[in-house]
Formats: sequence, structure tokens, C-alpha cells
Amino acid sequence: MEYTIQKLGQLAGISTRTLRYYDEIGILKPSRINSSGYRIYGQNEVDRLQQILFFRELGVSLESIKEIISASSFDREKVLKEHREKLLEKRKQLDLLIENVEKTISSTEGKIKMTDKEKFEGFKQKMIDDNEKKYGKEIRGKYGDEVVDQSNQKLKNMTQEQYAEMERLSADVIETLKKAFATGDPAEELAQKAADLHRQWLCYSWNSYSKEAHAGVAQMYVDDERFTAYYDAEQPGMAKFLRDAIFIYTGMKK
Amino acid sequence: MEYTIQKLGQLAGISTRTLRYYDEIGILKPSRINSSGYRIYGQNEVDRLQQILFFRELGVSLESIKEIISASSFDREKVLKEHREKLLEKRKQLDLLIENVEKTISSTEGKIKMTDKEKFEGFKQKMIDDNEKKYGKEIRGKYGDEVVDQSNQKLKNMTQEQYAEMERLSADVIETLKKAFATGDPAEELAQKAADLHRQWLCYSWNSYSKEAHAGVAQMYVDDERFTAYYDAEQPGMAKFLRDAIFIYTGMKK
DNA sequence: GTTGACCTTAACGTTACGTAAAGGTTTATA
DNA sequence: TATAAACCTTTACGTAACGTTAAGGTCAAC
Repeated sequence: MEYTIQKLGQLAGISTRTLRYYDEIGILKPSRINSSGYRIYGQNEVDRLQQILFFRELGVSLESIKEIISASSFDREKVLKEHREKLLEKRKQLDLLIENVEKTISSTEGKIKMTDKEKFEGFKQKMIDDNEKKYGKEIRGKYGDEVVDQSNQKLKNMTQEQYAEMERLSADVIETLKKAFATGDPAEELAQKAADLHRQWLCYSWNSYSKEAHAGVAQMYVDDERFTAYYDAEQPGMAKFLRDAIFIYTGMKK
Repeated sequence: MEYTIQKLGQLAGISTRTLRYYDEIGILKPSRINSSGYRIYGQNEVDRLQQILFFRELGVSLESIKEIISASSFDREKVLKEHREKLLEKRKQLDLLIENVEKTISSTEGKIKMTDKEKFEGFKQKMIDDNEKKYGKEIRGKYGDEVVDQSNQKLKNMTQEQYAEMERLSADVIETLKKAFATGDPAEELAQKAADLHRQWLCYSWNSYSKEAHAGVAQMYVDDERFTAYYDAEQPGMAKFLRDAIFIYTGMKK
């Protein structure tokens, strides 16, 4: 049985380009060239191609296949074993890679968690927990026990992704705030956007939003040095600027 | 601190070519170009390069690193997770590859065993075992019980590697024989080499060699149709040709 | 002033093909 | 019989991430 290049390609499920390439690198030459210059393949070439494709599927390079094909079954086994060693080595490296990627991911998550634990639980939860001591009566008095408890509960129930989204919002608030701060006007559009982002951020831990509560928190940012320090770390005066923006946003400016 | 391209390369342990390439693809551009056209890198670039190399070590493509670097930590995590998925997928494929390679190896080993079981035990052992019925008396009569029994014993005690070596020798005999056959002269050098290879091959199963036994086996190749078929499969007339060569080799030509 | 260490851009080579482009051959059809 | 469709051919660029010359400009030291 003789095959043209396309017929053989179809038979083997490979492209004609591949066959021409195999011819070019001398790994599979046609049995003859007809008068029109067409490549004609015979049974031997079909068998050889079968072997080539078999080893190719094992991930052996064409260079190595060339050796394998023209080697005895004894040497073939040797080459295969070498190839196996290479694969095992590759897998070891891959495993290392995966491990490192996972470490990185979990450290990133850890950071988010840390950010959340420090800036959120150790800061925020402390803000609520701890502020219970300072502002506890005040907040609970102003917004009721339910609001505070629900907030605490909501925090505890947040998923990783929600943390992340919250973290993103938080960063967005800071960034927008920084840009807005440059204008110096808390009534300006960017500052109002920051206030709105801050509201969205608040809603991640609060079940119900009220202008009064929002404004109350804003005032806290100025009154409590820990919050002030957090926002002023970016730019001195930012805590106050945020408070002013939120006051305007909530219509609570006195 | 400012760095020339080589300084930065040394600092980071990468080539200047790599840095130029990173400049070219826009992943790390120098902070400025001095009056002589030299690339000058600053602290920002050092930090950025550190990140690039970190992700590069995780096997992330430069294309993806480009995205990661200019993304938020949130998106960064997403990209990393996608990358992890890719790696896991890659490992799955690798595991499949390894499995298949191992299957192939053990099937090759199996084949050698099979070849040996069929062509050696099922052919050879049968040749001895089975031929005991036909030539048994003759062989045992000619060479004695010990020779025959030792041969059988030796066969059973052969290791995988010995089988393989024997298989290789066997193939070598055939190949040399084919070339020699073309000349048509069993006294010719190649034919004699084939006879010598055949002797070596025999010695794998025989404890002691004798010209008479060798010549006896050679005659069997012609007399017994199973052997004749085996050698003639390559080329009709080869069994006889081999016998003639061995007769000459052993000096047993009558 | 010249040697050596540095810098620059340009361009080819690596693997296993995919994808045109430009043109010749064979077969089917109008 | 003309022509279109379906083949075939060679040539050559593109891929990822650089390594490696090559040809030439710059800078500090002797």
C-alpha cells in the first residue's frame, strides 16, 4: 500500500507539515519521490511512523526518537529508562514549583488574613472588641446591641474571598482618598467617591447602614489615635479629611 | 543607588542579555538612559526585578508576570491560583507520561522475556525440551546427558540482562547473516563472523563448546522445519547458508 | 594613546511544528 | 476542452526566553 503525504497524515492523524518536517530532519523519509516530485510512503514508513508517534506520545524529543528508532531493542530500553529518569526529575521539580506556588498563595492569603487579623481582627475586631471598652457604651448606646453583635458575627463568618474583596475595597478607599486629598477639598467628587467606597467597605461588616453610624465611625477616626495613625500613615491629615468627606457624604456636617 | 546593566545583573544573578530582553519586552525598563546611551537602573527597578525573578522561579511566563506585577494583590492571587491549576494539570499529564513510559519499559522487558519465552523458552527450551523427543536420543547420545541438562539449567538461571544480551546477539547473528547472504559465499568473512556470533550465542546456553555440537545444531537448522522457518523467514535459504557457514567455521565440512 | 573592561544594537540559533505565500499537478466537472 | 477544486511542492516567518557572536561606541587606567 502506498500513500501520498495527505493520506498518510490522515491515517496517522498528523499534519502534512509534520511529515514534511520529519522528512526534513531525516527521521522519516518517503520510500520514493514520484515523477511530479510528490512524496510517496510505503508500508515500512507507516510502521516507522507508528513507532515515532508512539515515542512522541511518551514525550521523547525527536532527536532521541531518532536514536531510539535506529537502536536495538536493548538500547531502546536503555534510552527509555533514561527518559523515565528525566521525567521523574521533571516531576520532582514540578512538585517543588507547586509547593512554592502554594506557599506563596497561602502566604498571600496569610497576608490578607494577617492584614485582616491585624488591620481587621487585631485592629478592627480590636476596634470593636477593644473599643467596646472605650466607645462600647457609646456605640451600643447609639446603634444598639444588635448592630454591634451582628457586625462581630458577620466578621467571623466571612469567607476568604470576602476578606479579599474587603481588602481590595480598603485599598481602594486609601488610594482614592490619597488622590482626593491632593485637591484639599472633601466636598469634591473624588473625596465623595472615597466616602462611598468607605460606606461599601463598612457594609461588609455591618448588617444595616445608617448615615448616623457612618458619621459616628468617621468621627472615631479622628478621636481615636489608633485609627488616626492608620489613615495618617499614608498622609498626615487624612483621617480628618476622610471624616470631613464622610460628614459631607452623609449630610451630617454640622 | 544606581546600577549599570552589568551591576544589576550581578546583583540579581542574571545575564545582561536577560535584562536587555526584559527591557525589550517592556517588563523592566531602566529608570533612565545616560548620555552615552547606557541603561541605568534605580531602586524601583531592583525591587521590580526581584518580583519578576520570584515569579519566574514559580514557572510563570513573562507574559503573565507582566500582568501580575501591574496587578493588585487580589488579582495577583487569582493569577497565582490559575498558575497553580496549570501546574497541577501539567503534573497530571507528566504522571500519565511516566506511567506510560513505565508500562512500555516493563512491556519491553516483558517482550524480551516473551521473545525469550517464545523464541527462547518456547522455541529454544522447546527446541531442547521438545527436540528431546525428536533429537533427544541423538543429542544426548552425541553430547551426553550432562551437556543437555546443564544447558537447560543454565537457561533457567539466566538473568534479565543476560536474556537481553542474548537477544541482542541473536539479532546480530541475523543481521550479519543477511549481509553475508548477499555475497552468497558462506566462506566469506561476513558469513564467518555470523558463524562466530552464533557460537557466542550458543555459549549463552551451553556450558561447554565443541565444534561437533555446533555443527550438529547447524545441521538441525536445516533438518527441522521449525528452525528452517525461523531463519528462512528473513530470507529463503538462510538456514542452509548458516549451516554451510558454520560447517566451514567449525572445519566440519565434509 | 592605547589597552581592557564596559556599553550599545542587530541578528541568528534553539524545538516542533503552524501558517501563509507562490506556484506546479491531477482530477472532476461544465 | 477549459477551468476550477483539490492536491502537491519549496520557501520562509513566527513561536519563548534568552545564548551567542559580531561590529562598533565609551570610559578609566596605564
